[in-house]
Amino acid sequence: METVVEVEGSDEEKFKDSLINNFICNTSLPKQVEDPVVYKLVRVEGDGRLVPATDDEIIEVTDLLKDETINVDIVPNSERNMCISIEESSNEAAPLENQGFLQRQQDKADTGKLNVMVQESTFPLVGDSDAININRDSDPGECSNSPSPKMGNALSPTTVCGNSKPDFSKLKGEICLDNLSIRELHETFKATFGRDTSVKDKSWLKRRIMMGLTNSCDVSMSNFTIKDGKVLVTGNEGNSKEVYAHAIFSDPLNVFDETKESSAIYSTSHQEDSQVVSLKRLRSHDLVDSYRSDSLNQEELTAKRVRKPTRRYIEELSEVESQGRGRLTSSCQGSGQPSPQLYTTAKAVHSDSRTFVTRLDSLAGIKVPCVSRLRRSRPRKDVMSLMFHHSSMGAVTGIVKKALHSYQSVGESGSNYGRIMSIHKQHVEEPEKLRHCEATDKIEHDQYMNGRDSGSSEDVCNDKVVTVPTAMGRIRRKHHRAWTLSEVMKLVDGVSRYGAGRWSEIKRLAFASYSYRTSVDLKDKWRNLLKAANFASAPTDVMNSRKHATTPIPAPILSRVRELAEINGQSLPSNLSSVKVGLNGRSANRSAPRYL
DNA sequence: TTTAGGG
DNA sequence: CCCTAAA
Repeated sequence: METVVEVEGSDEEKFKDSLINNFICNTSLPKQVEDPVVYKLVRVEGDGRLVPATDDEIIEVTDLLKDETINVDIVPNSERNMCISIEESSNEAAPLENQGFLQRQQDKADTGKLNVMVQESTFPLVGDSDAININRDSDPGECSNSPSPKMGNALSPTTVCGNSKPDFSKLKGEICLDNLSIRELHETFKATFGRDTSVKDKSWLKRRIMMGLTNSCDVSMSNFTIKDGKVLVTGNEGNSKEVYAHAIFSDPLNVFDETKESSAIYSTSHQEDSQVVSLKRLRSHDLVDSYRSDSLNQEELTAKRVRKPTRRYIEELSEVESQGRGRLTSSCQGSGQPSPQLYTTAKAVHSDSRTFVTRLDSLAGIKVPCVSRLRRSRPRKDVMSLMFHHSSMGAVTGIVKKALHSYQSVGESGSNYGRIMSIHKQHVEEPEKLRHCEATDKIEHDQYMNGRDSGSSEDVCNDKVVTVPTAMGRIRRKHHRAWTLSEVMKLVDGVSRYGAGRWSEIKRLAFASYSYRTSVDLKDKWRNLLKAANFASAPTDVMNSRKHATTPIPAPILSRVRELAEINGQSLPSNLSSVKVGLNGRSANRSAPRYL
């Protein structure tokens, strides 16, 4: 599992160093970095190298940060570290923000076994404020504020991992849980998570405890104290850059478990901390959800993995498996002339009782079994990122590139056939061409990267990818990404500025940072907004019962939409399909003469 | 390529 | 969201 990620959370020194380096190395870094929290977005190449994240990956992070909206609680001693993400209402701000994130850093890493991915990025404090969008110190996930410098020192992932790597082993003042007896560990555990555990495994306990301490990124950690003088962590200098440390192990399965568990821990620690401000919907409500459900099943979760692996994870795994046996090759097909398919084994892959869609494509008379792992690339022109996942990652990179090239040369026009099938995805260094793919990939990587995110994001989040069978036996991947409030606001704002209909403009100017929203998306969304607005205005409020499947859009926004609609001479989208426009009682000022 | 609409 | 016809 090369695509594992870990956020390095070692000692402060190192952190600072990397921070400094970042600043030095980075040329594009604008001035607006006040008191940034620096992360490096890096991903692990097949051969173990660390490569800088792509713009989109970074942007993704930005979005994560920005996405979640209202939440202005400020924890007293964390102002310095607060991470403000601003959903600028001024479109101009977007580019700036991004630039801030453009910094990257090529890192060396001991990737001998531990596949580590260091993720750091800068969260500049953009001077702009949109009350509703200021998101400081909220999203514990992306935007963690734990003024706990000592945490870094004392509790690093290293300690957590039994198989620590040389690189991280030289931590000073690391707490040694090794000397504790099982009972003591249990106590510590309890102190840490506020509950008992039945687990006897010492290393597990240690690990867990360490993770519990290290992983959480909220303020609670700063004052964290384990009684009995076992572990005492009180970091409140309030001058630290927060570090989100997340231990991951090389074993794929473990990785999964760990991320899972850490997410559980994460929730736990939050529970304990009253300071943790309203855990608003985190990116895609997943966190909150997981927060709840996890807390309910904490025991289970922590004891062992309870939740089913995420779909994506499974898929990843399945691909690995299938490749393992199938010995794959790049299966690319040009529109007109299908290139030879080399995918040999046609086994349906199962994983955790989940069956993967496999299909037999009949191309040029050749039965081509494919695990349907199509990544829907938004703009069709996008070249699919070709992924290989091979135990021996030596030649991988090269192969990938070749494959990619061949693919490109074969042509990407084949709208239907021209899709790369079932290759384990991996980032190929083709940022420009793969921008969107990257963005998407990033999301998937989050599964591995963010423990907190991993478990829930799949089930609960707004980034669903559903495969839908198509006539030709083809499968198209539907990518769903719920619109966040801020996005909607942006859209509305954009419309007000540039006018409805100028989607590409809006897209370019107001949604520059959202690579996944196309102008068409904007258009569609606007259409929906219109519907919603018109719908919400007239009716007899009987719709309240309707469980807002979709993100409830604040009335003010809707009214704004209505205004804009009028201005733009838009009205009800002519046919409100099912919705019987039982209006007539429509407010007088409604311009559009509605009949019916 | 971008828009507008239908599905 | 996706797909397409039009522009």
